[in-house]
Amino acid sequence: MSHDEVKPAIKSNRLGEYLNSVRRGLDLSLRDVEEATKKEVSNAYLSQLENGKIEKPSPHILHSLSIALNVKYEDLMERAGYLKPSSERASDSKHGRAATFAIENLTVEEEEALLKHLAYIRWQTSK
Amino acid sequence: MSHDEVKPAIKSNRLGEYLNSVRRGLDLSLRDVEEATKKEVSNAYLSQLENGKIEKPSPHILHSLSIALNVKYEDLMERAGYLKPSSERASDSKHGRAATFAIENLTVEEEEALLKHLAYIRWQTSK
DNA sequence: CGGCGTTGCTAAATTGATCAAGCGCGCACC
DNA sequence: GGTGCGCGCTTGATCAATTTAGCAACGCCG
Repeated sequence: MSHDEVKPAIKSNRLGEYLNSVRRGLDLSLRDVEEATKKEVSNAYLSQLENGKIEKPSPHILHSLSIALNVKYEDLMERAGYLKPSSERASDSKHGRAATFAIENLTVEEEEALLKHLAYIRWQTSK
Repeated sequence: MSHDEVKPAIKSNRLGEYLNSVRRGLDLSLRDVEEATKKEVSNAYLSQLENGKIEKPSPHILHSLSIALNVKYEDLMERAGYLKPSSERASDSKHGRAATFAIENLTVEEEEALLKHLAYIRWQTSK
């Protein structure tokens, strides 16, 4: 059998529990936090958030909360599933996927050519 | 000098221009990118994104695009205004090539021009 | 007991992201 | 001149995020 985790109807919500525990730790009411975010997050929404009723809260919201609750923004982002636990940016450019390569992925000759062209562009625009 | 910047009605959208220039640089159509994301992002939506019609694209979308276009997820997040540019840029010294530095330090217009030129170079050498 | 403020919650309404479908254009080929 | 095709773009509908309004339970003090 594969690892079909039984997806609970309600989320595996680390985020909600976390928010709730922080808020209680600071001994604030839902409305207190709403105030603390200068109304950027409503108490009603925070309630839903803590109870895992929300799938993808917008980063904007998380940012407000991080300030109001004095926790790290990246921490919330991570718990919301938007960031990997501060992992490395794999220099995966290795596997030479034909279809896609960006400007960071150049052969020596290409790089030389581009640098020349860049010099040309800059010279031209500076005239 | 501390005039408040007049916020243009339309976005200060670096993200859109950036996505557009990268896509063109790779010489892909909107629909090509839609394919590349395995339909996770529609061509219609990508169009709106590039033209700055979207305020808060979901990180999920940005993630798909970052993979399809082979750019860094955090980069897109930052351009979308979700991350502070604070994230230290340290990692990019990976290539250990001096030239890469110069090339990774570009204005949007320069980048676009270079990507075009790169496409041209690659097309030419592949004949 | 009877009001009164507070708290957590939720139903309904609004707003915005996202997509499927389609439009008009330019370009090749007949 | 068609006509077919791929392109970027717009539009209309849909669905989830977020808010507004309100309810029910609690403590508290007269």
